[in-house]
Amino acid sequence: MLARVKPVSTRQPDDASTNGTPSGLRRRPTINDVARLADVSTATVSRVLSGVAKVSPEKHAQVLRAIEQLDYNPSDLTRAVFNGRSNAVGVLVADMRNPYYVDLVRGVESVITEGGGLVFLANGHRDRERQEAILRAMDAQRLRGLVITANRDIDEGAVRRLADRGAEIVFVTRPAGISHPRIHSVRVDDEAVGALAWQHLRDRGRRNVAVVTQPLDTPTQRARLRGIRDAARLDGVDLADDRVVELQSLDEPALGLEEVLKACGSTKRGAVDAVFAATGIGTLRAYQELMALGVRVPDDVAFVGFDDFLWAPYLASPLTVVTQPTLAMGTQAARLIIDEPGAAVEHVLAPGLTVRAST
Amino acid sequence: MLARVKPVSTRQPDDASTNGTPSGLRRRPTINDVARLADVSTATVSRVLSGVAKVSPEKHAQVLRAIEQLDYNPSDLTRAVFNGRSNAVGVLVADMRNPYYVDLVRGVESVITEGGGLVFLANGHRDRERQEAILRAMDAQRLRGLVITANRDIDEGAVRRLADRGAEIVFVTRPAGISHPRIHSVRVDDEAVGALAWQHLRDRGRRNVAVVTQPLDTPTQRARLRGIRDAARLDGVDLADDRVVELQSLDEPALGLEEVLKACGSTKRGAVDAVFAATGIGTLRAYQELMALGVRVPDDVAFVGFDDFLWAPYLASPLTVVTQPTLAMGTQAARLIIDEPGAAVEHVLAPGLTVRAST
DNA sequence: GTGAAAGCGCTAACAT
DNA sequence: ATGTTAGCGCTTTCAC
Repeated sequence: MLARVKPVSTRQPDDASTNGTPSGLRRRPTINDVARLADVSTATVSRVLSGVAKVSPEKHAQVLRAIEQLDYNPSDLTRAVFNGRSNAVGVLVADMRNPYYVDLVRGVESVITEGGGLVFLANGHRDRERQEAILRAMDAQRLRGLVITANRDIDEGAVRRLADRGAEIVFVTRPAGISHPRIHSVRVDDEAVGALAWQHLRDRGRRNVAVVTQPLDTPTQRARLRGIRDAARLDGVDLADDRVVELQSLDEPALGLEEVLKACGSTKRGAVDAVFAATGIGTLRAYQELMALGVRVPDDVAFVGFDDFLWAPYLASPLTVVTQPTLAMGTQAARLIIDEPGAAVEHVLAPGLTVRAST
Repeated sequence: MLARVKPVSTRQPDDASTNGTPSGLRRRPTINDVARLADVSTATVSRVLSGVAKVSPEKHAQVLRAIEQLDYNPSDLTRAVFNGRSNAVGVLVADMRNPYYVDLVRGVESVITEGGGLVFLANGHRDRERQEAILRAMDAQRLRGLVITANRDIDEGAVRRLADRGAEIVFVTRPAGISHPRIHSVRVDDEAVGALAWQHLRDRGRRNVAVVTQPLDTPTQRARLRGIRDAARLDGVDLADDRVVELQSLDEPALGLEEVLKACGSTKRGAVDAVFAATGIGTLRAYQELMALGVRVPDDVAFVGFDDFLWAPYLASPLTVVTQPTLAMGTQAARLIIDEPGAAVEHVLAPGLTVRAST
């Protein structure tokens, strides 16, 4: 693994003694400047800053005055170098357009900035190479922790290495899958997600349910499918494979829902009378396709989506959705990072159901 | 301004010589380890890393081998300390729930991570104190640049200080408002936004337009209102103040649109026959209120919103919207930061119009 | 081409 | 209580 490095900012010649300050500007004050102005040692300034050891009231005041006067703001970089790690936390998502991520990031951000830290946000783009680069960059920042979500093909070796180096890792919406005292997981009970959808549709009198999922090569997707299948079976219904539409490319709109609807005979008895989209993206895709096909929702087909969003109540057919407590997942992930539990933790949260007119 | 500092991670006693590595783990390899293993000086390792000065092929190979063997990843923190600044860029938004921010951040992120940098994302929450804290924290990171959006009450003094310290600042969706060679602006032509809305509604035969804005104490909002007013006047229509609804609290749903509709007599001739919401949040609020009032869109009232979003085509009344090139605004902002133009730059982009069934 | 050494801004022993 | 000193990990003169 070559440490490819770009000369991000080759220091300008005239920069030599100006501590990186752009030419033509007075250089940024350092702890030395403060010490000099306050007529104390840098150690004393540092003590005032950290508030740990005690400093005489006079010197304390002097230092404060000097800080104010110079508008001194100590470098977190230097501190981080010293500590061996920063107080920044990374969040790696796969596709920021999914509103789900927004709340997740909001949750993480609120906890972390509250604690004086800062959040790095990066977009893996479902691209292995990109993810690697980001992980390296984040590792180079010596960050305290990293939240990873929806990067299905993430390099687990790289993640483990980060954890080995001391970062707390939290996978969100997937089981950790890696046994390591610093690799955790926060997710919704995916089987309950499926069960919830089934029970609601059943209560609405629908039994011929089609399911839209993302590729079934992830535990998350499989668990959701298993959940609805098991629940259906309890009611004597077999949710056969021909009722499952596995969304392949996440960008192509074509879904194949039409075939399923047709194959199952959308007009006869026993026809598909409900669709459950088990993922956020699937929800949009399936809804699009239903509209395009001119299917009446919920008259012809009832529809349950996944993940609530701001406009859901105002759709042509206001959406019933299984929800996950996204914000809470974010805050819990952040807490794990801050608390450093010392052993792997798995938080599994209960999903919810918001009923609207689409069912 | 007191440099309040929390003891984020008081170094553990046993940490003393373990460079911050959690106990029980082999310490993270440093440039010294690489040098030792490769049997060269740290200077040589550094040269290989930066690729600037030339190193003999043999030593070069040795170093590379050592790097690989140790899985060495150089600290960007240390580099940043040396350079006086990091290659991180901050983005400060006010409310991440607005989809607009998502694309903006996406744009910034793509450019910055492409260049090997990383993006800090923080949420100002329209809270002055919070903003201050974030600005301080970001300054403490010595970041290369900062994108600020929608923090109407941002402390301009604090921003200027950041710029003085060498950071490139880009205000998005507002004019810079601060004259400084490192403070820039990227925004849409706000008067054109208003004009576009007017022209479209006029072409649809609507002339009695009500406008929903956010508080008019910002240049952005005023410009949009001015834009639609000027355009209307050109058509001989006076858009009086009683046609303008100024959204106060952004969280309260109550809008006052009902009063306007009533006051203007929603059933008689001359009644309001169109609404233009000049902001993203206003779009949601106005749409909600129209639905709640049972107004038929577009039969009773045509509706034009601001900012497109994924679900806009699938609303009960698919939304016509004036759009801004949000992603491009993000990438342009990032470019400005990377390019360091050396003088204030203002990018003003043209808005677009996406016509759907709501008009 | 290469290494020794100084230093970036800060903190934490260790003295006093 | 306070200053002196030795680093944290890296880059860059400055000699050879």
